Amino acid sequence: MSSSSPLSTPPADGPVRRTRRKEARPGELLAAALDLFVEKGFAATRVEEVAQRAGVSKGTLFLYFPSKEDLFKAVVRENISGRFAEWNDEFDRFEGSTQEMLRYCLFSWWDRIGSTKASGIPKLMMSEAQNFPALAQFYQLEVMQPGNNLIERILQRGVARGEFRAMNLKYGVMLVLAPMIFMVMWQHSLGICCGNHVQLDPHQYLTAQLDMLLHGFCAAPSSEAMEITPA
Amino acid sequence: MSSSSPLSTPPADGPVRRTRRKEARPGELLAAALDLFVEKGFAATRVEEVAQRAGVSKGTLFLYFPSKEDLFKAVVRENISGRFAEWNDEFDRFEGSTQEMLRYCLFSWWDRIGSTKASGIPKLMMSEAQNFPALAQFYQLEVMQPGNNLIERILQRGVARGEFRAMNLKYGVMLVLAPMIFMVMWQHSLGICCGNHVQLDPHQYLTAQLDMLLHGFCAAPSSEAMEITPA
Amino acid sequence: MSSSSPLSTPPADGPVRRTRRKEARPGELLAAALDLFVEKGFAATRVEEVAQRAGVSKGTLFLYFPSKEDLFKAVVRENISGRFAEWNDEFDRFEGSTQEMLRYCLFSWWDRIGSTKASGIPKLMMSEAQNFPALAQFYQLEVMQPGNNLIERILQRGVARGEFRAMNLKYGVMLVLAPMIFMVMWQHSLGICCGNHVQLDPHQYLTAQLDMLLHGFCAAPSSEAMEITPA
Amino acid sequence: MSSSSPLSTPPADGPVRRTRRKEARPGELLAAALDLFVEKGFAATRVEEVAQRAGVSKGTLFLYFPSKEDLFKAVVRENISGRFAEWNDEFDRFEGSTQEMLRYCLFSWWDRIGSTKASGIPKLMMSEAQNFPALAQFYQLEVMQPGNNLIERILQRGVARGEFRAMNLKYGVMLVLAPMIFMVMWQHSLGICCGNHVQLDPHQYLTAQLDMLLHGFCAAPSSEAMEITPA
DNA sequence: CATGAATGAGTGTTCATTCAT
DNA sequence: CATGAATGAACACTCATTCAT
Repeated sequence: MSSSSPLSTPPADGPVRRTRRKEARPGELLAAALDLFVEKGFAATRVEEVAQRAGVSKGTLFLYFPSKEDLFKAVVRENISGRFAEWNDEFDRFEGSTQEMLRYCLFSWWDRIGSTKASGIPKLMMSEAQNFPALAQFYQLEVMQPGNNLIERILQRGVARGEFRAMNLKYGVMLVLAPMIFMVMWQHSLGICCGNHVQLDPHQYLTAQLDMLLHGFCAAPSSEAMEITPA
Repeated sequence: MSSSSPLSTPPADGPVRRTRRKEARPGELLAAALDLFVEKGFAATRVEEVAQRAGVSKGTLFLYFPSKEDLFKAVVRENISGRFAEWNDEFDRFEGSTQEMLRYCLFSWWDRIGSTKASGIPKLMMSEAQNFPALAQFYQLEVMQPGNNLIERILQRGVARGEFRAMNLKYGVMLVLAPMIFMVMWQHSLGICCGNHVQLDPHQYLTAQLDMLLHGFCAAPSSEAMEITPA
Repeated sequence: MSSSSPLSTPPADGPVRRTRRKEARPGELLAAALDLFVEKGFAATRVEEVAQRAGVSKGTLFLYFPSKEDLFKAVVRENISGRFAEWNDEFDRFEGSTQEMLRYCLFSWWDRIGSTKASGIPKLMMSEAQNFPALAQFYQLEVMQPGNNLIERILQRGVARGEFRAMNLKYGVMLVLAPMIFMVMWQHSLGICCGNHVQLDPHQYLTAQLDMLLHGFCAAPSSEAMEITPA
Repeated sequence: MSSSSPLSTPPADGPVRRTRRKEARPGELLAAALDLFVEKGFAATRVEEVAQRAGVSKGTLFLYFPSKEDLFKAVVRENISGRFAEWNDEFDRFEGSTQEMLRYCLFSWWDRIGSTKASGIPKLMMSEAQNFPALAQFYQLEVMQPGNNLIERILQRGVARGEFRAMNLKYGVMLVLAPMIFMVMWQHSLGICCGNHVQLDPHQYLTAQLDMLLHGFCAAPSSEAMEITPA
């Protein structure tokens, strides 16, 4: 629906910045905020700490972001929701099979989000949504919905072209999403506390997911996925 | 459900010296704490509220648990009972096809965990693992490990009997687990904050997951799953 | 209208105080708060300072009063609005002429409010009403309205008994009130900064006001009021 | 009204060195500050807002006024012009009865002060006198004193001509002044926060005051004042 | 054993003031 | 002269923890 994201407008421009060094301060603050939010959670992160890490004073932070919640929103926009426009474009122009499209979706998500610090954001949101309903609503609107739309369009395309069987798209989308979200949640929570017997190799994991999404456990194995080599 | 605690202790004891029922007060406190931690998260739960709900004073709580963190640890430990022995037995004796076994696994998990208050524990653990690494390790050992083993045995059985194709079991297990965990986390976080356009019906969701686990998107649709009627 | 004030309920009872020493802490806090509010205004008074002067910690203050505004309301109730019930009773039982009644009104107001620290409250309210609309509304409801009603009833009685001529009661009330309020405002603002050539003697001032209220400048002088002796 | 400042300075000056019009910028700032101080009070007025309204930057404001307090002092001093000379002349030449003179005094005060922005100055002074004792003294000397003298002369004239009875002039003056000051304070504070059941019509109010000043409550009603029709 | 009154460190946000440009 | 980015002290309110009774 609202896939045409208006993200060309810089989210936090602060003190009218006439020329030189645009985005310098906000950029440092956003980076520091991402680090700390991911590391400690939204509530447990003190704005003063964010400012310190960015090398400015607390007052300066509020010069650029009117509140802690706005800072968080800016972090999300900078790292996630600001990229849907570009992403949607990519998929509009995609020409391969829908299986390839789905593979591309998973792996480019991994490269741009899953493998970066931004992967802490979904974890953070699920952890703190209860206590910050405004943020939850924001996230739902600016991240979940565009993300779901994007996946839904892929599935629709697959069904329309006869590559996928008919399905209830709502649950189909969640089944694609769930393992991805689960992985980053895992890596940001229980995964970091335990021995490496629970470490997972992202590429193998995504490959396995993709294979199962397409063919399920009962099908004959695909060429490269689900190879039997134990981790 | 089973929270009808036997705390209607005979009030005509007088000041019982060194009474032996040392779990009476702590029991009520743990139950109250579980409720509140699940409902509001660790940080947002005030110890006073826990004490109130348990019918004791704040001071009494600190008599039994030296700190809020200790209370949290006790709550998690208390609620990870060894249900796995019983569960393993069930699956040892299971005689149907492995597809049916997987279906039974998902739905009995839903009935016994997913749909109950206990579903808050995984949510809690993933949210707070960073702050309680020792607990996370404990949880990994006592809950995740046995759970994974259980699922792994099912998949192994399927492969051994030729019902499933060969697969890397480690990732296979996670692919089974991920949507289940994702669902309870969703229902305890973003799912309750946003409009009902993001509500999901657990049975439909599990059915869809099962169908996809078995047959993937590319297979012909099974009889009952993934029906196209939108929720 | 609502002259029957329900002020028999203690306004701030704090931590349930079962027996002994009731109102001890709140009482000290209310006294300290009155002092500081009158001395420095509502906004400029820091709650920590109030607590310190009462000999308790900041936390203790919030144990008894949920917010700074509630503290202020309690101060007003303790010192002003809580007395209207008693005051109304007095006037219900008053048997002299209405002139005597008005005199009694003015002088008992002086004894109980005007000459005490509570006289700073009207000054404070007029100074800060703009910035604290909630307090202004509260004051209007709990102080201005009962006070106006009380004066209005006196004037009505005078008119009904033929002692006063007919008048627009609304403005009559304000004309009685204005010089009283003006005096305390004066004494709490410009009056304290300037030489004693602007000091006024309250009893002479009230006597003069009363005489003028009753007879105006044009009448023949009454016996005791408006005597020509310069201050 | 008279704030059309001559700041449309010829822009073709180039960087005028040591220009003599040292009141240009300050003038706009003082006007903006007066507006805001009157509207919101001293504490609630932010210097940035003053600067904005004056069309300059915050830094510029501090170029002219070393602190917010100094700005306030300058505002008060600036707006206490010597209108009293002109006013005294008027009353010297007044030929009617002293009753008419008093009426003229009240209503011309209303037209020139009470109904204009200038009415905010007395409100401001009474509210902030505690924090600005020097200013209060200044105000007392430059405003209150001349004003009192003016009223005193009217009363003296009335007494001398046998129109008024003998009185203690000091208190007589205050009784004339009090309701006027009270009205502007009311309209700048509680009067604007509460329902319109406390709104007062200035002309009716002044008429009622005048009537009472002259004849008191006990006299027979005058022709036009104190009419019983409620506002 | 149990209480609950008392504590005080901690946090997001505002705003007068400074100063490099 | 003028700017506006940067500062940091200040403040109401919370809540885990203590301890005298």
